Amino acid sequence: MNIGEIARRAGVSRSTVSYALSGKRPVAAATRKRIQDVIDELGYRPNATARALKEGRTRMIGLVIPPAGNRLTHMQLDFVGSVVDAAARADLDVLLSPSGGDHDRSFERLISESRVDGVILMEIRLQDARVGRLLQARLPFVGIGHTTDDRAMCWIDVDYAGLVRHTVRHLADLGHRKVALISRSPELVAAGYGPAIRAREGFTEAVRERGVEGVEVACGDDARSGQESIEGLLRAHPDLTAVTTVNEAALPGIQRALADAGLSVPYDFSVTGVAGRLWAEDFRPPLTAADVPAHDMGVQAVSLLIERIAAPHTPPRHILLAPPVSLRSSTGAAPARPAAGPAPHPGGAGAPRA
Amino acid sequence: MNIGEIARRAGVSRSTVSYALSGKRPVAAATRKRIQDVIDELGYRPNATARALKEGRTRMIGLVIPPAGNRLTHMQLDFVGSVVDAAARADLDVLLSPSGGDHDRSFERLISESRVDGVILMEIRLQDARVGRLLQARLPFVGIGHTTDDRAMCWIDVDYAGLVRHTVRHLADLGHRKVALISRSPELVAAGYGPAIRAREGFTEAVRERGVEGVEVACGDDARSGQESIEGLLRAHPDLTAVTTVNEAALPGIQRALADAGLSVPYDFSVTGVAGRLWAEDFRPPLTAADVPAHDMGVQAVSLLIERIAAPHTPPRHILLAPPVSLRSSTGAAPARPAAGPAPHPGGAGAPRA
DNA sequence: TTGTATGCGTTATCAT
DNA sequence: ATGATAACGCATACAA
Repeated sequence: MNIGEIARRAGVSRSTVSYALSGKRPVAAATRKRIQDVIDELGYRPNATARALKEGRTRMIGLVIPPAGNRLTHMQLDFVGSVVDAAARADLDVLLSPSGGDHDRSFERLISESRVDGVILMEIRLQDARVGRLLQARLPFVGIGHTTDDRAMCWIDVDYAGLVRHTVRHLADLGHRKVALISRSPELVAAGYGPAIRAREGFTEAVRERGVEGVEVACGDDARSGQESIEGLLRAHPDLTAVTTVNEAALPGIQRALADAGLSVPYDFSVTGVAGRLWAEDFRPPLTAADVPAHDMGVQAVSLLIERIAAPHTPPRHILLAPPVSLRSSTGAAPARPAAGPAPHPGGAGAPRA
Repeated sequence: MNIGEIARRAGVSRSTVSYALSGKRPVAAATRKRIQDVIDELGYRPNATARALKEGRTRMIGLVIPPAGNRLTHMQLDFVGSVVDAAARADLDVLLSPSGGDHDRSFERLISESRVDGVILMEIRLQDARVGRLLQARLPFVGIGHTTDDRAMCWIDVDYAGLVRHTVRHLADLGHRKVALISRSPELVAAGYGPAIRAREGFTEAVRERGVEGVEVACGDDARSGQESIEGLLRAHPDLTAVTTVNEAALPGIQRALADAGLSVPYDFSVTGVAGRLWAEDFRPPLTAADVPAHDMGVQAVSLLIERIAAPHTPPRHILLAPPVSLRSSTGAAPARPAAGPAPHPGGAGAPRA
């Protein structure tokens, strides 16, 4: 079924059908009705490929996600969902491309075959070859995260350094003298993954600024790794009384390990960090944390990209989001004695909390 | 950059460039090299849109996912990831369409504008209008899940009825006399969502077959709902000693509620069900469960779809997966006395498990 | 108000 | 072994 067939059945020319559909030129009411009737009867919709070829744009955007090997975190998942929804609202379709390494067939297809009008690039590393490729291909794009050399590109990011700094200050103000940062996976840290590196920056700064002792550990994006991180930390640092984390997927493990060690939050031990709101609220007790606005980021990334597609040569815009740290119940005054042997307290460790 | 420009610079005709690229007709070695040099220099790649128009296929498949409002479960996420990976391996791109309702712009665009060569439809309900639309549009598709009237379509599904039946028998064999099914959200159940309905079927059958008492509750796809479900069940049924569930996202809440109630798994209470492997292994103690093979399903769905695109008129194939129930540590003999007041046992409730 | 003709970038048929 | 050309389905400049 194509526009020619509609025209034939309605007894008009193809251009009249086209104009009746687009409204870009007046069509007599009677003619329009005749055309519409045929269209309704046959369920005709213009072929997207032909239209794309003619118009020079596909009405699709590419979303470059980490490959399935590394499973996405909930935050990333929310982000993908909100991008797809925001794009749908703008009548744009989303083409998914799993890409992590630099030599990637799917990524190359995406950007060099004119399949999409623009790209949203997730999981940017501090040095990222894909940014160069995108720039070179002159394809509009928005990065989630920013490279060290970020002037030439549009990006939107969470201010991990600032937020971690904020949480460490909060802990220091509560009297904690030794705090740990539970970061992302060793692989991501080694690869120069922005949030991990910038979290470290903020941590290091705040720790020095407040004169507290700081220790950083890498931690896989799963509960088990979180558990092992805490176990290792407690072994190596019996005087540790607080952690801050940018690894939301580790939170259930962190919780379990603390419970197993007989440490009650926040009486014996404080936990804070940067995480999606649902993770934070799901923590026991609810986590004092900066809530990563994954949904907002998706929506904003799409509108930034649409803007960029419309005006590719305007100077790139950057959005650094610093959501407030929501004070919930997982942080408290440092225990009188360090955590090694928990001090007695109301509703303490071991007793069922029913 | 287009094929004409390459042809001009290489001093040949456009068709020669095309044939040099496709290899569908012999090209003199010297000519081929000349062409290749120009292509390498300019980084030319054929325009996907033009090729799609000419060839009558887009080399894209559509993946219809639930809208972002309902956040995806990990199992669904794994599925999406494996579909994208499997498709990439076959040089297919994946177009995402969030669609739940029946009147859906994105879904209609996908199927009636020839944007994709085929569709994978997630989250099928027992009666699903989208199946009819797809059939009517003569677009090859594979359903994840099957409708009641499933003869006309290709599908792949997990045998929820059989698996739940299996787990209930297992519990009955261990001496449990009253078991509960924790199902999916009330909305999904009401909408006639296949896994929820079929889980009920298997549950009802097995309960009758073994002469045990069965109670079913709907439960949202999140930890909090899981927790509330267990709390409600324990209140209403003090003699309950076991649950089976098809709601993996509820597992952390189930675990927490049982711990809060001072019930130790599997000594006081048994838990089993159908869940992704990671969720099962993350349970404490590891969950005796049928592991949903989300990754396999994605891979198989893609190859089924590719097959169907190649031969649209062969009789539709159906794949019903029944993964084995992995015996881990969350099920045990029914307690001598019902769970109301937990009996003493080794490593029982309340004591830190360090 | 409507029709005719052209071109988007490719692949494939026909001709040489 | 290679070149000229038609066609895929659409949108639009130009003509009437």
